[in-house]
Amino acid sequence: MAGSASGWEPFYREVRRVPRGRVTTYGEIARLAGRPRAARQVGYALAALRSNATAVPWHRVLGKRGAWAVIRLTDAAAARQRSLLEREGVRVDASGRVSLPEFGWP
DNA sequence: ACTTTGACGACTG
DNA sequence: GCAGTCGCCAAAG
Repeated sequence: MAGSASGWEPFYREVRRVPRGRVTTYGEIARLAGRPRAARQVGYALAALRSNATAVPWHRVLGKRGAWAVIRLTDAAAARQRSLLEREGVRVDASGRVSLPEFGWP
C-alpha cells in the first residue's frame, strides 16, 4: 500500500519537528499537518517509512495511550522503543507507557 | 476506475 | 472501562 509516500510529506515534516526528549501522538501530527481527524493517515504514513529509509523519528510518535499504538508489539520491538525513548530522557512506564502531559509535544 | 487495506482518534452507549 | 461506529486519505492489486 504505501510504497512511494510522496503524499505524506506534510506528516513527515511535523514528525521531524518533534524535539529530542519529547513525544507526540498521531492525532497531534494530524492536527498540525492540517488534518485534525486524519490520525489514521499519520500512522499509515509512518508505516510507509519502514520501506523507505526516510529519516523520521517515528519512535517519538505514540498513540493516545502513551504506547506504540495497538499494533502487535513484539517484546523486542517494545524494548527497542523503550530504550530509544529513555535514552532521550523520556520516562517510560513499566507497562511501556509514556506520560503524554509530561513529555508530550508541544 | 473500483475495491480493499491500514502504526489511529473521537464519540457514543 | 469496554465495544461498536464513523471519519480520514493514499497506495496496492
